Amino acid sequence: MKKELAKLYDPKIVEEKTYDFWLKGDYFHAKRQADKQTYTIVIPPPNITGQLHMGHALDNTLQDVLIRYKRMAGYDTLWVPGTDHASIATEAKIVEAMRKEGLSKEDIGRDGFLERAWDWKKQYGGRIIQQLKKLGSSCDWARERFTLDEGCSNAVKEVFVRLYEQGLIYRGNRMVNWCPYCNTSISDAEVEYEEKDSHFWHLLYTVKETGEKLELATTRPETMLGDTAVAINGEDERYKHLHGCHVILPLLNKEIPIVCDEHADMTKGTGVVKITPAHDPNDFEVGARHDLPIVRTFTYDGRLTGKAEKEAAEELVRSGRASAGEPEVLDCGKYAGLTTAEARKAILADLEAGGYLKSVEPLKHEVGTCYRCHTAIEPMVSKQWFVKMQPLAEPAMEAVEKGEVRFVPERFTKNYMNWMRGTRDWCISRQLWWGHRIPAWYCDDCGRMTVSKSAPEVCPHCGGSRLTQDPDTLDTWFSSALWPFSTLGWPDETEDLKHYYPTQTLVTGYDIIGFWVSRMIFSGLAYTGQAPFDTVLIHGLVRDALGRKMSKSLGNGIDPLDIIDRYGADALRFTLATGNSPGNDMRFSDVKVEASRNFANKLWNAARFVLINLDENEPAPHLPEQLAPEDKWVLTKYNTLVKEVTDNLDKFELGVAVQKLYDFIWDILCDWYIEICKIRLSGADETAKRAARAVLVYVMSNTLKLLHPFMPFITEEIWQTLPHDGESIMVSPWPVFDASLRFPEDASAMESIMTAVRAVRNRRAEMNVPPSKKAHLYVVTSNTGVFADSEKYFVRLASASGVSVASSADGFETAGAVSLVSQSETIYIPMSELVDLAAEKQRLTKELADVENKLAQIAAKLSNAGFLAKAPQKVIDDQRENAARFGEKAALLRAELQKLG
RNA sequence: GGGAGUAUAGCUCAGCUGGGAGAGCACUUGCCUUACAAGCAAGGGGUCACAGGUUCGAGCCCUGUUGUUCCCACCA
Repeated sequence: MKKELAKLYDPKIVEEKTYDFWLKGDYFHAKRQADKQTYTIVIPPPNITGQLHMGHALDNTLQDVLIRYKRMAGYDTLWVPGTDHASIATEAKIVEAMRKEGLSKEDIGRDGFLERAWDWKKQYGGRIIQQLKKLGSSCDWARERFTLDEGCSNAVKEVFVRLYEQGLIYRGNRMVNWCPYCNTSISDAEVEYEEKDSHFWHLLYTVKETGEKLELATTRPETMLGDTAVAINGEDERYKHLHGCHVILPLLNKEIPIVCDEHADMTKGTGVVKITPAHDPNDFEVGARHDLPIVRTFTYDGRLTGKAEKEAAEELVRSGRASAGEPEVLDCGKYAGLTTAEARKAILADLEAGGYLKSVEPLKHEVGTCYRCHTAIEPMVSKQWFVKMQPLAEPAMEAVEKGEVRFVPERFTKNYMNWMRGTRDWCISRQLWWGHRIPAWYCDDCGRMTVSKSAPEVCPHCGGSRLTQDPDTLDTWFSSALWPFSTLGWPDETEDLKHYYPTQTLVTGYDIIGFWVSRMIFSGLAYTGQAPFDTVLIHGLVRDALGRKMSKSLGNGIDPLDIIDRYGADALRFTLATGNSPGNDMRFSDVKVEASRNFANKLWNAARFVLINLDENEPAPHLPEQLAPEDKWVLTKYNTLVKEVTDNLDKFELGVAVQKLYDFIWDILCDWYIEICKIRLSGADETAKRAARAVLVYVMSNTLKLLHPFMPFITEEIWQTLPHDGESIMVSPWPVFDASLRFPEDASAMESIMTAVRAVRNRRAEMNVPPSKKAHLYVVTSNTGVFADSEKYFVRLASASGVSVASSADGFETAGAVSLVSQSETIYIPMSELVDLAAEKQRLTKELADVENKLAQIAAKLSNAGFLAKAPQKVIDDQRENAARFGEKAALLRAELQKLG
């Protein structure tokens, strides 16, 4: 039975069954082959809360292209898939869902909450995995992991305990970024700055000793209740007389000192700055330098503190559970319970009433917001866990400097270095329930702390049995940082870890270099002694057709699944890979996907053409002994393609590689080679037919292989219908450059004919000659050898009825014929009825002018002594060759002009 | 405030280590030439942001300017 393909390619009937076929074949599963080099990628684990968006689609397309390429190229490839528990995002979703039921976290308690969270994970966590499959991702699903699964949790505990024992994790009262909406601390990296309209409020504090009014400006007047000093610069002449003095804090009538500190910048404002150590990062440091009290005036959910909070804090101190540095808490009295925004209003009103507000000045400034909910961050002193960064960052920077880890494109190295250099200690504790609970226990008897992988039976310090685990969980990125090795079994010395670690390529967007990439690098170095990967391939953002970021609030997101549904996964992948140069953003539009879909269809129809001409039971591709000139031409081109695609994939220039494939398939294979093959295929010479078929199948099936990483579904479908060896294209060997398939002379002769064909078509089109009107061609050339056997080409491709070739026009009746000069040949088309002498003359004159223009440019170069002395020989030779070619063409054109008189 | 990207055809973008300006879409003209009208053939369209510089030679390298995008930073 001859296989038939439909006229239009329909991805829907191909993709699902093909993916199942691959799964059944177990081709994605890595089998630890001892004799092969490994190539491993770990997926950037998508959040379980997430739906597949264009960013994922791009990221995973690139990874799948690389993995499929390397798999075919003979590597033992492993692509580790998995998902991230995404503590804040997931917890927020579940809290939100509970709110609709009228429930709060406290109502159902920690265990009840976690039960819900796991249920939620079971229900929705697999959604994005299914979506990745639709995209064609060839992940090793048997090795799918989850950041909160047993193995990853074990790795997290191991790291935490190790770091703690090395003194690299500590707990302390520090300034953290507090999100009053999410009700948790977040790390510096999780703060996003947004420009907001605000004001400078100029306040007047009275100096106790002198009675003068000291002017200072603030953007956050609501923090003033927590002021414990006012700072001036010690060098500031204006305030020398105030050294050692005090001011009276308005509203509270509290005496606070004036301190000298470098933080006060003489050049800014009045040079006086109020100090609120509990609620401003700079002030915290000033406070530490001057041993100022820390007075907290905000609750953790963003309100002003009152009696209850004050008493709770005092109780902690009394019970001995609060350690040194614990902030005092103020009972804000009439302001207690107000939100910070309400408090700002109320406090300003009272300041104004008391004559303490001098002026208000409008101001635009950057306000820190939570990257999840975009609520303004309240800096707050709080007891949190931190990772000491400097000892970890040093080797991580060194590894990149030494080239052990390479960024593609290279410029992101700077980005990374910047991040690493500037990073402060990493706040890793979160006041959330969904996540890795911190493995620290506090003894209710002696108050001391024990850090250990498992819960201690009794307190190792006092033997007490009443132990309470730290309620906090760890930053999601703490577990993500271990992903390249925790997924392979670390800390156990598993076979997978030994075989596949370190991994090779990490593919991700530039937006998470700080969050994730840098943390994986220092983690890998610190815990496994090796960088977790050697190359980081960075891609940009996928934007909408207008160049805007896709976002929920704008409603301009494009759903990749919708695109797959309408155009097919291959078209989507092709679009994302095309024109994507590393590190650059790209715009996405339906128009581009349409072009990709059309390309898929073009390929499909080329395959149909091959199949229609194929004999049943044709053997697997095998090149014939006798190659026609066009065969040699296409094989030469194909061979170049192999090299270009392979080289560009190796350089991570996937966009270039895919462009080369597009050009080859559409222009070389379809527009020229298939058309030329029709000559033999429609003829009677069985040997010639067989040869054409063999070359067609050879080039087609090998080109399919080169394209397979980009368009896995359609290439598999076609490859299966063609004669082939092996079970699946995805495990077939990658084509290699073959020096025996290079025929430069034949290829260039073929190109001469093609150029002439194009010239004839051009002339006919200019004169509006319909293709149905055939004409005999007279080719006059010094190079008769090239054209000796060219009649069939002109007949098939240039609407010729026949061709005569000679070295001079003497024998031809060229008078009254249309003439054209291609390269080194003049072609006459006898169509006297169409010849307009004046127009012919004008055309030839213009063409001659163009050629002479070029000739003059080349001549200028060749007469330039500097050029001849310094340019490479190859360039000079090329120019000389051009000069000869254009010279010949100019001569032929002049001859034609002369004939016309 | 610091750093980076980017500026090429009407639109979206390629152009990798300097050596005859490219693609897709759009546009014009002619074609149902039996693989494909989601197609074929032919064509028009660019002072490569601007100004200097290096070089025999610059879209590409250097400096500056302008526009634009992004990242980082504690501007009270």
